[in-house]
Amino acid sequence: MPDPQRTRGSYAKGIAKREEILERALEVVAREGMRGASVRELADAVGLSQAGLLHYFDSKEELFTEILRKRDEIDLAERLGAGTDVQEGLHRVVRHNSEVPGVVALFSRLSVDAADPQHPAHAFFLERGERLRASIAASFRRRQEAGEIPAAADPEVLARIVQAAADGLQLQWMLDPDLDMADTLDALFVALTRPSEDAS
Amino acid sequence: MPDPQRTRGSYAKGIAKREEILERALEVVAREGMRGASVRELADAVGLSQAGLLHYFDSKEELFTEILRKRDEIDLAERLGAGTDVQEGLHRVVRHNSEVPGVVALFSRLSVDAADPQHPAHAFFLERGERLRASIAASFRRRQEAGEIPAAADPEVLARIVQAAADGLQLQWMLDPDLDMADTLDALFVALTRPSEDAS
DNA sequence: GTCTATATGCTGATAGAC
DNA sequence: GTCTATCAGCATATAGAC
Repeated sequence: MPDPQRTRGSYAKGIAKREEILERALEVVAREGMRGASVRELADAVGLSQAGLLHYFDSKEELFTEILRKRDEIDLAERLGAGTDVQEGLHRVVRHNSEVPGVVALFSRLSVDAADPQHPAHAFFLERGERLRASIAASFRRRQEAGEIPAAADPEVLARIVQAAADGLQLQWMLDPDLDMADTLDALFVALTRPSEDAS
Repeated sequence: MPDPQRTRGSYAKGIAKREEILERALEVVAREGMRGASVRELADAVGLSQAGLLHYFDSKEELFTEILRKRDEIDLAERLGAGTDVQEGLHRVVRHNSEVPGVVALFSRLSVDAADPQHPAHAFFLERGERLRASIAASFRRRQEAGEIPAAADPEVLARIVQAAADGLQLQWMLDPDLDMADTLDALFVALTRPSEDAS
């Protein structure tokens, strides 16, 4: 198991290969979904034997966790610039998600499994959730100061609700792909916004 | 496989037994969670052999689907009276859910699996969602007419959001049981409510 | 109607050759 | 670093005795 910290020596190539595997696996999952979510089928898809693939990851669960981590990395780079507004960024990510049902399925599936504190993805989901909510809450705090959101609302709680809605909409969407997740999430933001005061 | 419609003849006892199995299984799942979610362990828990249990259900998936149906039946009878306000009823159900983590885990797990149209729970989740949203939407419509909710909001969309938030909060709660799902859901209802006009 | 016993197929994981 | 070969475990499902 290569140590991600190491960058010298023979590990460098291993790390590069690992990243390559993850990118490839992410594409496969996005396209093919979770039908062949076994290590064996994923190994075939990325051009390795099952044992060859598991050489890079401790277990199946760790492999899938790392795939999701890679997904976040790409989302951050491609859909969430440093200067992007939170609502806009969220909209873009969710819009993109509706083009990769397999990734949504993997995320949802692992969300459930990771409830077990022993699961390799447990810490990942905890930290990811905190980061996401902190970002959303900060945005709400700014909008609150600008008077766009009622002062009585707790930005942390609103952030929780937005995250929950986003995750829950994925469950609904997997059941019924006609649902537009991005639009519905926008509607939530609108509903949380104080009606403008201009009487016309 | 007993036909649930039949009530005469030798089937009557079979149906009663089936209901008894479901109630017992629900209790087991609520208490022990999904650790022993195999048919074998569930069979042991309800005092049958694996084959004996599968005599009443076509498959494991159908069994779990029926457990959730039984759960809804009990929720409806015990926590959602005919005259109960939707928000209040939802609060009660969610509050109760936080005492049965295993049921929440089963529900979430099956929500994901049921995305597959072939899954026995697919229709169940579709119909359940529609029913739930219709009920929530009707409540919002009434509150809208009473002026408590902005007229511009679409009750159907708001209902979707509430359902999504409820489901998503379960995922967050399984990860971090300190979260109060019922209170957070209440906060959503409050946030969707138009600030009262009384200037003080 | 319920049991025991078993068939069959998959899974993730490992050992060891190269 | 990657492979082939193999393992033990567990799943669902069925056959047939009682």
